[in-house]
Amino acid sequence: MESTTKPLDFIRAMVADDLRTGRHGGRVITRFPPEPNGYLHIGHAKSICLNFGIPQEFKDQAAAGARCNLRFDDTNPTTEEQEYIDAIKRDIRWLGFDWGEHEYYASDYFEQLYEWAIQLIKAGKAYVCDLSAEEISRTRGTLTQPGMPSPHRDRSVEENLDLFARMRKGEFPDGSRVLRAKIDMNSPNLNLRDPVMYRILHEEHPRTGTAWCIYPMYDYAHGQSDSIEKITHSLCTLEFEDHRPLYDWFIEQLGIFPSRQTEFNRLNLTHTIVTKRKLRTLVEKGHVRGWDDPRMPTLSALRRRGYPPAAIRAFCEGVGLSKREQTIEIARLEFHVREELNRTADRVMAVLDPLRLVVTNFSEGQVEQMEAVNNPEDAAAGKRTVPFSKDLYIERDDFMENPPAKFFRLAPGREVRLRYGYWVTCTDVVKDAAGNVVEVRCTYDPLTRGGDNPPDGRKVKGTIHWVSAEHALDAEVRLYDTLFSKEDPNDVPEGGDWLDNLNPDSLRIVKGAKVEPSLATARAGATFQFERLGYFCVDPDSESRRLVFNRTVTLKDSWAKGQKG
RNA sequence: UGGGGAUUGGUGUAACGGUAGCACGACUGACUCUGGAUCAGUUAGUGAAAGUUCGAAUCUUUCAUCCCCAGCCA
Repeated sequence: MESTTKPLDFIRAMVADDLRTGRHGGRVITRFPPEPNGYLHIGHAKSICLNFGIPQEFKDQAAAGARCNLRFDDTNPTTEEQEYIDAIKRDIRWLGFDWGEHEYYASDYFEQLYEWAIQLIKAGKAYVCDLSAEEISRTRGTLTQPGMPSPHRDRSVEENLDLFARMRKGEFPDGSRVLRAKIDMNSPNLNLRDPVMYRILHEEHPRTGTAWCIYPMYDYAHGQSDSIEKITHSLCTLEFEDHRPLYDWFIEQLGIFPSRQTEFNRLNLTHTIVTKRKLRTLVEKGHVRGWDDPRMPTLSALRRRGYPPAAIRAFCEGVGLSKREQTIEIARLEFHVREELNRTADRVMAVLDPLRLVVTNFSEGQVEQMEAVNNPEDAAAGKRTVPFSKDLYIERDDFMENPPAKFFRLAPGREVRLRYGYWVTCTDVVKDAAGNVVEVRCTYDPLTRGGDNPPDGRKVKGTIHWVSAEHALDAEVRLYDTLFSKEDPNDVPEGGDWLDNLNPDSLRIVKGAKVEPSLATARAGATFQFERLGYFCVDPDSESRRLVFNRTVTLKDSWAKGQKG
C-alpha cells in the first residue's frame, strides 16, 4: 500500500509529537490573537487557517480536547476600537472558522495581570521607573553597547508597591512612570533590558471603559493570557523570536502554566503590502475607498472582490509553513481563486466594450430563446435561456478588420460561432466619419441554431460571446489590477516613498457594459463567470437600475498573452 | 560592530546519511460550442569552499548573503 499522507510541516510535526508523548495530557489548544486596531488581511488568514486548522486536524488524537480560542489582544486603548472587533469576528466567520464560546479578551485578565505584577514586585523582579520615555530609550544602550541601570532599579519593595498602586489609582500623568521587569541591562537581547510591563494611559478602553489608567504591554500580557487559557501551542510570526526568552521568563517567574511559543514565517504577497500601518495609510490618505476597497488585501476587500473563502483557505494551506521569508506570487492566489470559481460560478454572457452586430437576414422583431448551460463543470447548475435577436452586441476585441494570423474571431468574410446562438458570417462593416468601425453586419445560418455544428460538416475556428441589444442590461464594471506596480512595493530609490509605487491603473471603471438579462436578479456578492472574460461578482453598490460588478480575476488568456510578446 | 533567525529551479515547499520530488509560473502540443477548463509533455534548483563518509541538500568547519531587534506598538 502506497502511503498517501503528505509530510507535516514543522509545527504540525511538533503538535503530533507532543500528542504522541502526552506532553499536554492529550490537549491541543491554540489561539488566534488579533489586536482590534485594524482589519484582518490575507496574512492573518494564514495564521487563522493554521491556528483553527490544527485543532480540527488533530481532534481525533487529542483525547482531552482540541480547540482554538479567539482572543483579542486589546492592551492599547489608544488605537483599538469596537468597530474592529466586530469586523474581525465577521471576517473569521466568513473565512469559515468558529470559536464557539471561546471568545476572550486580554482585557478580561487585567486584574489577574495586575496581581501578578504585584507578585513580581514582591519578589524583587519588577520596579517602578520614573524615567521619561526618552530617558529609558537612551539608557537602553544600543545593539552593541549594554544599557545603563535605571536610578530607580533598586527601589524598595514597599516603595514599588506604593507607587504601583498609585499608578493604578490615577495619581500620575501619562508617561510619568512605568513598571519595569528587572532582568538584565547587559543582555545582548534588547527585550531583556528591563522591559516595560505597564504604562500609564488615561484613555478610555472599548471594553473596560475608564476602569484602568495603566495598561500592560504586549510582552507582559500575551504570554500570561496564553497561560491563563492553558494554550498549549502559541503560534506567532518570526519577528517575535527575540521575545520568546521574555515570554518564558514571565511564565517561569510566576510559576504558571507553561504555554510555549513557536514562530513561523509571515506571508507576504508580491505587488501587495500587508502591514496594518501602511494599509491604514492607504485608507486614511484616500488612495483606496476604504478597508474593503476590492484592491486591498484585507479579508473584507477580498470578500467584496469575490474571492471565495474556500479559495483563500486552499491558498493558505498551499503556501506551506517554514522559517524562511515567504513572498508568494500573486498568481498563486489567483490560481486558487480560478480553481474554486471554475467549479462553482455560473456562466453568463456580458460585453464590456460593445460593438453593434446586425444579423441582416434575421427577422426584425423576432426573438428566439436560446438554451445555455450554466456551468459545464457542474451539471446540477442547470440551464437558462438567453434571448437572441437581430440586433446584438459583441466585444469590440472580437472583431478586426485586418486580422493578424492566428486571430480566430470575426473579420470581414469570416464565420464564427455566437455561443449558444448561431453561426454568423461578416458581410459588411459600417464606419463613422472618423473611420471607426461602429457596426458589423452579418448573415446567420439557420442550420446552426444553438451554436450547433451545421450538417455539412463545416468548421469554425472561433466562438464569441454576445448579448441581445434590446434585452441587455446596462452595467458598470470595475476592473482591478494590482494596487502596486512593483513586485515589492517597498523597493524604492533613495529618497523615494512606497506610495510612489502605487499602480495608477489599479482601477478602471467601465460604464457602458451590457450584460444578459438573467443577471437582473443577481444579488450583491453573487459570483459569475462572464464567458471568455473572467470572474465577476455583484458589488454592494449595485442597484437594479444600475448593476455594478467587480472583476474578481480574469480568465487565463493565451491569445492576449501571445499578443503582448 | 551585539543578539536572534534563515539560505533547495522564477516563486513556494518536500526529501531528516541512500533516485533532489510536488505545486504555482513559464513554454510545447492534444482536445474543446469559453483562445476557459481538461489532458500530455518541456523548462529550471541544493549560496560558496573545505572536511567526515562507500555515499552529503542532510553531519563538521570557515566564508558569503538575506531577514528581525534599540516603542511607554503588537
